[in-house]
Amino acid sequence: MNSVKSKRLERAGWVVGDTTEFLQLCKDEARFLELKLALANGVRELRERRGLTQAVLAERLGSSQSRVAKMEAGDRSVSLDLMMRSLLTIGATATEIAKWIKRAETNRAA
Amino acid sequence: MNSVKSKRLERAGWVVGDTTEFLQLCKDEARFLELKLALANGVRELRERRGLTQAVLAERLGSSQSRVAKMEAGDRSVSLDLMMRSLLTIGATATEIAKWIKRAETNRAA
DNA sequence: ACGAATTATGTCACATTGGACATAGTAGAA
DNA sequence: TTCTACTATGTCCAATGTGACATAATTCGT
Repeated sequence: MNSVKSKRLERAGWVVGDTTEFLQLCKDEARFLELKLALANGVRELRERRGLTQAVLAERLGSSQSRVAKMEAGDRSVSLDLMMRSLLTIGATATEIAKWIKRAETNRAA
Repeated sequence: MNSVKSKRLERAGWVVGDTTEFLQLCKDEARFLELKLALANGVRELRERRGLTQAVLAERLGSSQSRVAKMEAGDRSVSLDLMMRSLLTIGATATEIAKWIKRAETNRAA
């Protein structure tokens, strides 16, 4: 995220010379976003496979249809927490979740 | 979480008879907490294996030592997002993360 | 024992995420 | 087409998560 990166940069003695660390930050952030996207896809696919509408899943989650839509769209305003809760609510096994996470890694090779 | 459960209950026409659904909610929530705990342990183990202090990891995360401590303690105030970021920052592979998640499932059988 | 380094716990002001609601867009059937 | 069910997008503000800081508590070497 922008805020994270910039905060780190505007911190104490950040002169220069630390480009590698900066790049590392970007890389990690990119990996994180890919992971979120992968799980977002997981939610959508699993939900559809179960024949649930966004509204029904939202009900079961104690959430709202719009949140679910945003979640599946990979919207920034949705946390991993909610995604995980969704997957569990849908009935995903740990093994399935693990699969989606690994898929994030392979997509990386693009 | 309490708030989630109660919100669902105080919603529109919740008369009674829906105990199964209520139990399901508890079960999912329990699974979610176990997952968080498993990842918390993952962070600690990986961090120590890399010989990093909480303070150093916090620096790299753009966070603070206290947050890392709370994270590893499984504190409620720490999100999955931060845990995942931590794992990625430490250098965990998707496969490793997946392993921790599966471990959450096996611990369940206790 | 002492001191230094690391980790734990509590608090707070600020930022992000949450559900709810309105409403627009989209697909499919009659 | 029109109607219906579903999904997408945007905006509130209340709830939760955040880094920062202070300060205990712990560990470990000497």
